[in-house]
Amino acid sequence: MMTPIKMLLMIHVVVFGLKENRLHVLLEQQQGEWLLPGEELGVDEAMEETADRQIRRLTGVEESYLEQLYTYGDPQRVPGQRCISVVYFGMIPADTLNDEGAEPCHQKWFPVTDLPQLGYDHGEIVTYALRRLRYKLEYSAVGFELLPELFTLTELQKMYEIVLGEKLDKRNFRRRILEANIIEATPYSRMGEGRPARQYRYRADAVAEVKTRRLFP
Amino acid sequence: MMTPIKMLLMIHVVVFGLKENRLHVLLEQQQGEWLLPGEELGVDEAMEETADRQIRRLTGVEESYLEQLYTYGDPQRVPGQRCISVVYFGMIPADTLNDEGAEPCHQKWFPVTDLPQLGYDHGEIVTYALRRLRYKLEYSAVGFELLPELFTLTELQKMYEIVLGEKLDKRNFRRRILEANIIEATPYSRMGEGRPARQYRYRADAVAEVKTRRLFP
DNA sequence: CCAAAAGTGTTCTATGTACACCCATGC
DNA sequence: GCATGGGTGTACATAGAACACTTTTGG
Repeated sequence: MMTPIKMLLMIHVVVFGLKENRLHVLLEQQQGEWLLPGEELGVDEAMEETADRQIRRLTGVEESYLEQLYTYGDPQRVPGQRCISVVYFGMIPADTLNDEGAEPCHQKWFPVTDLPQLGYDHGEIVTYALRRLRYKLEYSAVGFELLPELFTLTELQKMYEIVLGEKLDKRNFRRRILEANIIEATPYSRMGEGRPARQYRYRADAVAEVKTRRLFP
Repeated sequence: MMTPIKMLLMIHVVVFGLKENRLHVLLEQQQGEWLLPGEELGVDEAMEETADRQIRRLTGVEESYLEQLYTYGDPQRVPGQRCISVVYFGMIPADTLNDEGAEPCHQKWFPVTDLPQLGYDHGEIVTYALRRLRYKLEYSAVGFELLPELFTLTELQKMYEIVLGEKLDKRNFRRRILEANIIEATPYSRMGEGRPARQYRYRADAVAEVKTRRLFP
């Protein structure tokens, strides 16, 4: 006789953040295994709420960027159980990212280039999330979610270089981002080692999607 | 006392096809309402299998293009029940599309420009699927899934015009698609009203994704 | 020989890319 | 006054857009 298989509906999150000039992902340790943060969907809760609550619990960040990534439901992905995971993809600003969350437990930020072995299919999920992040960065303005409210053009450029993994030309970068008209200068300017840098902020009213190039028109 | 709410996990499909020079979607009538085809996920079945089975059941098409679209799970979307829908997005070739499916019931192809009132949130789902189809058409080669194996360049161009809803320049279209090297000429040529047209087929080994244009580099 | 659809190149414009020097501040 | 990062413009190459006539068949 077969034991009835419980069908489990989980919400997981892949949260990205910048730290020490590298892109990091937040993981949680459970029974000795590193996993994406997640929990069962609340019966009366929207899926985004569950995801958002995870991020608040682990990072203390109240408002974070969040979008649905993919739903994983292969019958073999979790042994002995039918588990469907609706996975969300999040980003938090660099200045809100620190190793102790609101509820410090077995959580840790890992550089995406240096991940531990992940349980179940979570490694594959992170790989896909990373691909999506790079993709989106090229045709939308999600990147700003990784920066604090105010940033210099050099910081912005560095963020792009970190996530895309390639060097960009300073003059072309500045010209194009200013022409795109999605950021605005603020009167503040930040002192550092050399000449002070002007600070900018993202214009919330900016419509920042660009048409993709046609493969063939 | 509350009655326990059953959580229902459904697989739905949005299937697109070409007919009479218009883009159509397949719908099914249930209890007087037009809905996307769907059924409950089988306990031991991959989600794609369930989706694929729907398409076979309604169209008789054995191999169809299929990809995951989005997962809808708002607590209010289906009154009196918590229903999570993992929605797939499919396309079938024009020559396999006819109004009677393998199991002729209350199903019908509707032009996307002329849809009936849909139940639940299914109207919104179709709108999103359509947006995704147009988007994908511009940076990948999914469009070929809507055509029969052999097609003329004029048919190919017409398909693009139908889905994108805009006229394209014949010479530029031909040059670019031939340069992209994703289709190959066949010796066959089809007689019609005027001069015979060369037929082409999609090169299955073609890697047909293009980098998206950067919003800012 | 006429109707109907197939096929074919060139010019102009816009966009992307490569590249090197002066500027403002702190120490 | 020097070290450090901030800020700026131009010339060339590539890709996209606009555009009209000739060709092959059937009737």
